[in-house]
Parts: sequence; structure tokens; C-alpha cells
Amino acid sequence: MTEHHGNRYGRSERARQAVLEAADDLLVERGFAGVTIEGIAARAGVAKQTIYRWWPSKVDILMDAFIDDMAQHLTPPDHGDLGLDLRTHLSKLADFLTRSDAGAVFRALVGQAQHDPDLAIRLRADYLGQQRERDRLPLSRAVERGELPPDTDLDLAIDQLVGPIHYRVLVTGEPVPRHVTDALVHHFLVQHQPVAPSQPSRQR
Amino acid sequence: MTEHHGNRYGRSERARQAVLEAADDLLVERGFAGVTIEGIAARAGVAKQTIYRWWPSKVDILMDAFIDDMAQHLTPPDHGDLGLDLRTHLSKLADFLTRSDAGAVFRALVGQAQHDPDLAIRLRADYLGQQRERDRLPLSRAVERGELPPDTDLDLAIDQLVGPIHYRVLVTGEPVPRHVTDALVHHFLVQHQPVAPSQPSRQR
Amino acid sequence: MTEHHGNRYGRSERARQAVLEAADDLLVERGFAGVTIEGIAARAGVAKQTIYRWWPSKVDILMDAFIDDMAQHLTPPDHGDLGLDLRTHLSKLADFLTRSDAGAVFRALVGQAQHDPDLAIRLRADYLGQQRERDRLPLSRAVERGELPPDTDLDLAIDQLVGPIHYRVLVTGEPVPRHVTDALVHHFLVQHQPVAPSQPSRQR
Amino acid sequence: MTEHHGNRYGRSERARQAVLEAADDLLVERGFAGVTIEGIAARAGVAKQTIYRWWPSKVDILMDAFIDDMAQHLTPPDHGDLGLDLRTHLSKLADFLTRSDAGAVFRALVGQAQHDPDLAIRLRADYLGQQRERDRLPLSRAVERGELPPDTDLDLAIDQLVGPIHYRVLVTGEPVPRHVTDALVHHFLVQHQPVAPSQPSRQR
DNA sequence: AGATAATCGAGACGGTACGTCACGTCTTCTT
DNA sequence: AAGAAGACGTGACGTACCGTCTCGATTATCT
Repeated sequence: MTEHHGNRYGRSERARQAVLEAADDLLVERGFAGVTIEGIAARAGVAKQTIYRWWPSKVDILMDAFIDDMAQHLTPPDHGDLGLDLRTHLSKLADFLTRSDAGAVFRALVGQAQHDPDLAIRLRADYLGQQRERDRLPLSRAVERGELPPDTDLDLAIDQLVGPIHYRVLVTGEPVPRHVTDALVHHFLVQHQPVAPSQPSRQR
Repeated sequence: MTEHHGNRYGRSERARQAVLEAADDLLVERGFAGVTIEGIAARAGVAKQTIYRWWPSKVDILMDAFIDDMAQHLTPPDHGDLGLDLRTHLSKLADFLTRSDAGAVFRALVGQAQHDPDLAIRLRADYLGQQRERDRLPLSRAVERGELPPDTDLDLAIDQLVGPIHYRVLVTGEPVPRHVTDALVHHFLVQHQPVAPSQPSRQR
Repeated sequence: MTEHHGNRYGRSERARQAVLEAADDLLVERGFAGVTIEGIAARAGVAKQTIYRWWPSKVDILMDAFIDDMAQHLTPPDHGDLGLDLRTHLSKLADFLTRSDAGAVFRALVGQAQHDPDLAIRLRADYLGQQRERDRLPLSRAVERGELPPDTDLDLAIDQLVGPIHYRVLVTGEPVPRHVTDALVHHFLVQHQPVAPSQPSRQR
Repeated sequence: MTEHHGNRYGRSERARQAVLEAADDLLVERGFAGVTIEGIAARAGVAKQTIYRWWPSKVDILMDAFIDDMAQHLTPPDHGDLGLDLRTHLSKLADFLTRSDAGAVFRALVGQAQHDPDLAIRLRADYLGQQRERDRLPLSRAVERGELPPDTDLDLAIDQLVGPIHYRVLVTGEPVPRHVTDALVHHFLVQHQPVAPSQPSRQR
């Protein structure tokens, strides 16, 4: 890819990358209010018009940055054991939400989505759909393996597993340590485990 | 209360009410971005300085408006039965979050809190603490009645019950119908019911 | 006059002066294209909005500055002698147009008026009318004194006297030295002097 | 001339014409400020780069358009009579300045020249020099015929004749009807007519 | 019965960021 | 080589609100 300043046959990849990085950096450094089009343009060494040419608003920039970051993340493992898979997945999810830069962008986007129905729709279309697919994987595999009954309501199950984590992150602000995610998985398994009366031990 | 333009010994209640109502109206009519100090002042027939004298920022105005609205809401009932209490409470909570004007203000405040750590702190101090007390009531009463074991982790229980509801409201945007809240309560009860090994049926 | 930052009972005189001076300075230093609202605001230490509050455009600022500068200028003398009055007046006019800062502003305004009919109208209303009155004074006094016939077309006379000066200044760019203005006056007097056939000398 | 999009051996005459016409049209339709390179390019169906390749600025385009229009205009007639020649010439000049499209372009260029010394120089080099030659013709012929004394200052004479017309057009905005140009000629002839003491009538 | 001082309305002020327009330069592909 | 197309960095435009300030009017209490 040759360096150029743009022409009709394609936009400048250099400008695109610089904008996404600048937006990401500004969000982490100064918070959502500190992300301004002018600030991004100045930090990225890019013209405001170039930003407006390709992104309708600053949240679209953050969305692009977020999608780029998320490309390969949060795909749950497959150990062939529901409990282990879930514990690993939820723990990673909690870490992502509370500790990573991408998680900070996600929180900002979800926050802004409360004020902006269009953003909410795009966020669901561009990210949450895929994420829900990933969240569903360990469960559907468990159904196939017979670990879960075939009539299990997987959507409700996902809400039960990831809902409390998001609630802590977005509402109460409490941390989500490992023992919390493990406890969520434990209670979930209790609900659905075929009750085998004579073997009471089902803890990991 | 007589109309007046200021006096030496106290603020104008009329101005306070007008500001809170204007802020509320603007939020509902034009969304969070449409709530501006200048807009509130103009609609309330109040000087900007009067607003700045009494509120540090527009979110404080919304918070005041919200607290006023919430004064007596969402106190869970006491039927003496954990399942019934929880089903009623969660259903009301879901309605509040998804359907009421106050719920719209709450969603806006939670959204803004993602960008504004100070607001997050105030929101927890001024509202969430009380709300969590109310959420805890049915559970603590159940412990006293012996419906739940005394070592139950009530905080985790609350997260399990209200977390999925908030997750739907704030993140996925899906509705929270009655059968969802009932299912949440059902699964919660299954987890904590003293396991009676020889009677596998545990559906209500 | 107490220093203040503006209130409903009057604008800031300090800001007004600073804006007019900044505009004047920028015109002289960088030319008309160098006069920008942002530049004026920056140099005057004033907010752009303050400029837009009081002036519709940059030419209005220059007009104000010009009117201020012109308040007491170019009033022709009264020596009781038409030739002397006119020679003095035209010479001062030429100096004003070619050498003074105010003249530079005038040339810029006349230039812009070629592109902007509204400005042309305002320029005539706010300045040229008064200036024409001043130009007319020596002539009307001469009529009263009997130096000029009472049916003299004074408007045409003014055009004949000041027209060539403006032509040089605005069109050909040639200088307008004293001998040129004197020659204009001389020829004008020749035209209108009552022809006394037997006394050919009529030069001063 | 075949339609083409560039070739190796010379510029596109089609593009040149389209640019000049577009510039002219925009000036007449939207005024000087409405003439932009981007607007010309769009209307002419020409790339911006093509314009920049051949003209340094938009005023150069207007200048080209103006010179094209002016090729054969305003050459004064030769009736062998100074008064008649001048009356005809000045009347045509006034019409050109006040009524023609080319006159509108000329006024715009003179206006812009007040802000742009480079343009002023080019305008004088490319147009005013030739025009001054044309203005001088009737006078120099009159000198040759003996109608004017050989020591007449022709430059001053031209300024006296065309100066007031330009003054009205550029400064006061008054119309320049026939009787005004005739009066200018009349007064000019009075100045220079050899004084014949015994015949006072010298009106045309 | 005033006098008085905090509060009120109004709105001008110095700022920041917005989103748009046109500039003049560039790169690419076509003719 | 010249042209059409259009992306690029640049800078000014005019607008919307921000939070601060000053002003004159209002009015409940205190002298």
C-alpha cells in the first residue's frame, strides 16, 4: 500500500488508522467528553473534513475502533465441560468489561446508547449480535453433549449468566472478581443439573 | 406561594419547580442532548444564574427531578411468601425501567454515569443504595422466615435477580415481560430450595 | 465608565473599541483578505460571538471603524476665496485617499461594494452623503458670494472635481500630486468664470 | 474540435471555453462571492486540477473572460470633430460600464483590485493601458487637426473626461445619462477653446 | 415605616466545539 | 501529456452552549 493523500480510487488507510487510534487514546485519557472531533483531528494529524467524510459522528468512530479491537476477542473455549467453559468465559468477559481499553470504549458506547436510539440499534447490530452468538456457544455445545436438556431456554440462560456481570459494571460499579463469576456458574448448573439424588457432590 | 423575584431570606420554590419540570420535559421531548442549561432556563422562565446558583450541572437537575419522582416508588410488598414477593417486585421494577418517565430519566443518568465518574458516585449514593435496600427486603424477610438458609449470599442473589433485567434494559434493549421475571424468580428458588432428594418435581 | 463584561443594559465599550482597532490594524497590515472574524477576535481578545452579536459581517466592522475615524475629517476650509478653498480641499482629499489609514479602509470598502450591493447602499447612506455635503460647501458659499453664477450645476461640478481624483486612486493607481489637483481647480474655474473679454488674465 | 479528455499535444479548447463561460455566468448569477473554483469546475464539467493548471486564481479566469469579451469594444469613432467624437465615446463608455455584462465583470475586477495589488497591476497592464490609448485617440487627432493647442495635457484631459464617469459608477452609484456625458464634453471644450473675445456664444 | 440585602429576570462576556465550505495539492486511471 | 475524479490537509465560516459577570427590580425581614 503506497502512501498517498487520497484519490477517487480509495480512501487513505493511514488516515483511518490514525483517527481510530486517536479516538481510542482520547477516550482512555480524558473520558468521553474529552473525545471531540477537533481533538481527534489534531491528534491524528488529519483534517476535520476527512473525519466528517467517513464518519457521521464521534460515536461512529468509537464504534469502528471498538469493532476493530474486538475482532478476535471473547470467543469462549471448548474444553468439553460446561462448567469449565462457562467459568473461563465469564471470567474473561468480566476482565474485558472492567479492565481492558476496549471495555472502556464499550461502556462509553453503551452509556451513549442510552441517549441515542440510533446508536443503540447499531451497537446491537454490529456487536451484540455476534457477542450473543459467542455467549451461546458453550451452552449449545452442552446441549449437544447432553449436559443440558434439549429444551433449555438458552436466551434466558445467557441473560442469567452475563446480566449480573453487566449490572455490576454498568450500574453498581462493583468489581466482578473470579469468585462472583464462579458462583454465577455454580448456581446456573444447580438449576439445570439433572438431580441425581444419590450423588450430592456437584461442585467443581 | 406568591410570585416574586427574589428576596433576602430564601430561594424561590417556584423557580425550583419550574426548573425541574422543564428539565424533565426536555429530556422526554428531545432526549438527553436536548437538555441544556439555556434551554431549561428559557422554558422555565428563569435566569441561567439562578440555575447555576443551585445546581452544579444539568445532571444534578435531572437527579433532583428523579429523586422527587422516586420518593415512594418500588418498595416491594410483603406477602409472607418469597416467590410471590419476588415476582411482584421484579415485575414492577421492569415496568419502572422500561415504561415510566422516571425510568427514562434513570436510564439517561446511568448512561451519563458511564462518562462521568462523579455522577456515578452520586447516583449510587443518592439512589442505588436505597434501591438495593428495597431489593434486599424480600430476601432478608425470607431468611428470617426460614425460607432461605441463613448463610445465603443476599448480594449475589440480588445481582442474579435484577441483573438480567438491567442487562436487557440497558444493553440488549429487549423487553422484559412478566414471564421473564417469573422465570428468573423460579430459577432462583430452585437454586436455593432445600434439595429434597426423593421428590424430583420442583416446578411450582 | 466602569469596566464590565456586558449586561443587558449596555454593551462593552472596551470590546467595541478593541474590535474596531483590531480590524483597522489587520487591514493595514495584511490587506482585506487578512481581515477575518477569527483574526479580529483573537487580536482584540474578544469572543467571536461578541462580534457576531453586534456586527453582521466584517465589512460592517470596517465601516464602523471608518466612520469613527472620519468623524472630524475632510471638512473644507473657508477662506472666502473659491480657488483657494478648492485647492486646499482637493489636496487634502487626495492625501486622505492615497496616504491615510482611513483612506485604505475607504478603498477597501469601495472595492467590496462592487461585489456587495448592500454594502454599496450603506456606504452611500453612512458616508458618501455627508462627504458630498462637505464637498459642496465651498461651491455653495461661492454662489452666495457671487463668485459662481446661481444656476451652476453643483452636483456636476463636484463630479468634475473629485471624480478624476477617485479615478486615479481606484482605477489607474496613479498618484495624485498637488499639481494635478491644482490643475483640476484651475480648469474648473476657467469653465465657470464670467468671461470678461478684455481682461484675459484670470489665473490666481 | 473533437470532444476529448486530454491528449498529449495541447490543452482542451473545449475546457477553456467552458471554464470562461461558467465563471461569467456565476458572476452574473451569484455575484463575485459566488464565483468559486469548485463552482466553476462543477458547472463547466471540468476537473479542479485543469483549472489550476491554466489559471493562477479565479480573478485570472474573470480577466480572461473579460479580455475575450472586450476584444473589439470601445474604440472611439472618428468624425473629424472633437465634440462629436467625445460625446459619442463617453456615452458608449458609460453604457459599457453601467449596462453590459462585460461592464459588470470590469466593476468586479476593479473592486477586487482594491484588495489585491497584483490584480491591480495585471488589470492595468492587460486592459487599462489599451483603453487609455483608445481614450486618447480623439484628443490626439484633435491636436493634429489644430482643434486643441499642441501643449494640451492629454492625460489630465482624459482624467477629466472619464474620471467623473468612473466616479459615479464605482463610488456614488448614480446613473450616467447622456446629458451628463454631454455636459462633461461641453465643459471640457470651454476650457480649451481658443477664447474668441467678441463671440460669447459657445454652446453646441 | 423605611432600609436593606439576598435572590430574581435578563443578557453580554470570553470561550470551546460544532458541522460546512472552499481552498490549493496530491494521486490514480482514462483518453 | 492532459483531463476527470475526488481524497487530502488547511483554515475560516457562522452557530450553539458553556459557565461567569454585571445590572436594576423585587420583596421578606430587621431596625
